[in-house]
Amino acid sequence: MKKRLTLKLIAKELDVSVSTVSKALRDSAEISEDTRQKIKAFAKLYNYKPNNIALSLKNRKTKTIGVIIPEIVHHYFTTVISGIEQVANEKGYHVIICTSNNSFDKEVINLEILANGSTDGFILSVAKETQQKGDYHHLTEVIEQGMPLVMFDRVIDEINCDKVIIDDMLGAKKAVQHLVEIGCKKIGLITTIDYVSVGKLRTTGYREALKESNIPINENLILKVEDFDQSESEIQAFLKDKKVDAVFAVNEHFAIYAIKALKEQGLDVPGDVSVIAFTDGELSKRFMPSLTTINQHGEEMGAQAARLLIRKLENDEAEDEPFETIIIETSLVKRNSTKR
Amino acid sequence: MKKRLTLKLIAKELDVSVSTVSKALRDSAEISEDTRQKIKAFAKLYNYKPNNIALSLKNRKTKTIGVIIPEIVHHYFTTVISGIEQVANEKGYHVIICTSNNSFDKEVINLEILANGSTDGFILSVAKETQQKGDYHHLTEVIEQGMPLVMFDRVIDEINCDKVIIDDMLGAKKAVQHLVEIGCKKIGLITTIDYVSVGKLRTTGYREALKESNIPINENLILKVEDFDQSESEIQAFLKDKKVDAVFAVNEHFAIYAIKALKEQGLDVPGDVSVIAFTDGELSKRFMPSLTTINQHGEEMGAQAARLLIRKLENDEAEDEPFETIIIETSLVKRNSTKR
DNA sequence: GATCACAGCGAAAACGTTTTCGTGTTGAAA
DNA sequence: TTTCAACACGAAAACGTTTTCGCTGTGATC
Repeated sequence: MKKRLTLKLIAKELDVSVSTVSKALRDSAEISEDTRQKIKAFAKLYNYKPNNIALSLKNRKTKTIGVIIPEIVHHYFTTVISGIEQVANEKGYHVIICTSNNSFDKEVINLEILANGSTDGFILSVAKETQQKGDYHHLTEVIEQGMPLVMFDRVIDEINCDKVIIDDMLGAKKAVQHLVEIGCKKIGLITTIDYVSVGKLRTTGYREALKESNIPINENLILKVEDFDQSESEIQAFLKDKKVDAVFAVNEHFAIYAIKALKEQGLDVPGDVSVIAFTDGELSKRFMPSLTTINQHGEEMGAQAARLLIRKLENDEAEDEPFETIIIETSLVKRNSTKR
Repeated sequence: MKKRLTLKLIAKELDVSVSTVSKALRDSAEISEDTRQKIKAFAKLYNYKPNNIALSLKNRKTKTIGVIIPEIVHHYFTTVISGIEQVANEKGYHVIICTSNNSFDKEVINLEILANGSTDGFILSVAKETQQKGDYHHLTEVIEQGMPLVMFDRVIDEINCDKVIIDDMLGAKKAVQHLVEIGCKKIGLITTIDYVSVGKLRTTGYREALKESNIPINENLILKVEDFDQSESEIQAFLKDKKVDAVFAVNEHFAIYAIKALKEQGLDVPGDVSVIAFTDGELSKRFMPSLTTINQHGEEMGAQAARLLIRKLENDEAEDEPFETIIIETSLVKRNSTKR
């Protein structure tokens, strides 16, 4: 096991001082051409690489950004991470990822640990539990310490920071409008209970689209799934005898359960009923029929979040600029679960 | 923006020395009950948290482990990460994740950066390009520097380190054996070309299972997909008029393309043909019919890898112990793509 | 020959910790 | 009164860098 090479070791070996070595390696004009060459050659030969930790301590910058997400086993979040990583690496940052597992406590702990010097700033999407609890002290604390924070996807309005979100309402609207355009009149909605902000917004979009198309809103056609684990049976019961000609589901899973239920009723998708899902994942592409979806562009979202954060980190002036909220446009991806 | 509290600041404020503060906070017996109380109260009041970077520099330990994977937008890898994170966090480590995007160069760079003090050790699954190239100097270098390395999933036999793999051969065998048990005689195999080690091993398992069941191997029933992007049409062509009564696919995607192709031929799955896939992802659960699969237990794999690594990190004696290779057992998950 | 500018280098501080060792004070034992 | 142990604390080194400043010697200038 070779010892890691340090400036001190090089200095001793070449019989110069540590400062000289440091300066030589950084091409300082103070050092003569001769010694510089000598030192650089030696460093290269023995593959010297400066120690990041020491640099971080010295510079009070770690060049890493912390990402905290509710769960990693989730296609959408991984696309976001992928976007973050690309931009971050491009700009010489690396990325620490922690998952909160949708637990408030774990979110707090992770934030605290990473805030103690490990990262220069944060990108985060809050845990469900945090949303419900409404306790954001950990976020404000981090901000007060002067660490930039960018929130994405599940953001908290009350917190003052940069944000990247998608236009859930408009996305939902797009979906329903498309259903109307292809001739659907009786459009069901499968959504979540209201405290999940995302579900609420998408529901609003659904309502607005119908209103604008002069289709009366029938509350019987709206299902708010109470228990995620029971969603399959809830959806099955809901679709019984509803005679809808279209379903808009706020996520892939609901859409797929809907399709299953419809098929069991002997109905054809998209022949008899068209189905659109929010969120565009692997599942949508491969399912039979493949799903028409509203794509959330996770990579784009991650990339923008990383850009916002790095801007604050690198620009002293940016620090005092007002906070931005970037809205990522959704787009409709037509596949085979809707008729033409 | 509040300044971060340091030992020095506390010392100045309470008119004692830095050493005293440090000792008091760590409950050293050297410090009188009085001053200890005073210091602790002050620290608590102003929410003092030690700076991780300084600690890392001092201790020459970062308490973080680096994970390098080929891609993150991949269900299997995220389950592995999830397993790593759980164990790591439990033991007070955190996790830096980098993706190589299956590029050799990016793998090398990531490894180098993380090795310069940012992490205490590595868990990694090599990039495809690295496998093809056969250049492992970056791995040996890291090991020579005394950083423990654990490889998982896609491992390199020539590299001397701890490893966690699944028994691909046995897994494949289990799949085929099950097909035989339920009465299938003409079992097709859809696999990858041989340089992907995983594809090769699973193919071997297929052959062995047939041999043991005294079913002659028919090379016409084996498809080695050449181009991943063309896999759908390759599979479609392959299954044309093959009259198989079962298909074993080495991944979910191949299985799903197979099912699609079979359905287009008017065949029923599992009525006419049973299908089993390797890899158990979201897709398998939700697809219609849901897929019978060989589960790779990614979380377990991640957890074991983390345990191996942390053992080497914390145990001085473990350093000289011989390297282990842990084999994770696969298991058959029966669902609806195979008949009973 | 004195002065000066400048090139080339080293010492030391700083980042925030922990830990070893030393030092001064106290009270008790001799 | 002297000696000594125990106690409570501080100074300083160390981790690996960067950077400011000061020092020395050289050659040019007046």
